[in-house]
Amino acid sequence: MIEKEIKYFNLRQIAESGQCFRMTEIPGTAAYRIISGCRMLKVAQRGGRVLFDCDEDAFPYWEEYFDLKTDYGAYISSIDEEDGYLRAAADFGSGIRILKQDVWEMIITFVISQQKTIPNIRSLVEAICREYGSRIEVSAASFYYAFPAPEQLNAAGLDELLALKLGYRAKYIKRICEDVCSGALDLRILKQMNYPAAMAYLKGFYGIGEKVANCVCLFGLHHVEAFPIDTWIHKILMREYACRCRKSTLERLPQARRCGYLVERYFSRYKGYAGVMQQYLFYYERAVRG
DNA sequence: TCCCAGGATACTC
DNA sequence: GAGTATCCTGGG
Repeated sequence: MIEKEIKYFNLRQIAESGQCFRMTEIPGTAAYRIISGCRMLKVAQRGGRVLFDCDEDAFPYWEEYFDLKTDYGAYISSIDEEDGYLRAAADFGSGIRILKQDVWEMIITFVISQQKTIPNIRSLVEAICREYGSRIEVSAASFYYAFPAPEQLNAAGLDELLALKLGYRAKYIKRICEDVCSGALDLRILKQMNYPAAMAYLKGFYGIGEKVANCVCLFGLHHVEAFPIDTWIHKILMREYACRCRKSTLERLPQARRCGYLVERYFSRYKGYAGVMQQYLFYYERAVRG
């Protein structure tokens, strides 16, 4: 058991921030269970004190995972004084962290996420783990399923993936598994790329578009400058930010370009870490209006 | 029955 | 480059 005093850290907020789908509250306790790749952690929090149920050897992985060496207070205090909305969002979700998750797991998870709600994504990811991941015994009475390695998931036929109710995403997943196993999609090279290179690389594969690539960059590669625009962020930008600039400026742009313009205009000041702000906005919006 | 949910592709022009 | 039909499934 390792105990740490951590500022700007809140397990519940992290669990509900929509970046991880295998972090669940353990019923009847204030603790959470997190499965990342083939690892599992139980973690609890009382105020600023966080208890990690692991030994010294395992801790560095989770310290990385939760990005504990980064000062999120500095991010928050850098917020534009005039941006009251973002400030409120950051105060509300000040315990959020940008997790450093497994890249392969993020690719598959966010391909699955297309046109799906969070509970739906959770159950589909669990189903994939149960069917194709290794069963890991924790004790005589306790076990969990690791996220399947590329070779394990590649063993699934298209028909089997369809049977899991993956719908049109099944063919994307099948192709991506094949590409990773053949080396056409090289995860080691991907991890060494900077943000623009990683985006271009990821988008070259079947089933990965702008949004999914950004999510993989932000939550898997820890390119904190990535700013995924989903329907929630789209709503926020149009409601809270579009009105801050002249109408004619925005209307001059094609529909598909407007969000990008607003992000550039109001978030480029957070150079290199706009994705943190994206998470505050996302969490705030879903908690308040979702 | 219709609509939409944290999108991407394969067309059109 | 910009707009649009289509894709699977589940839930309101």
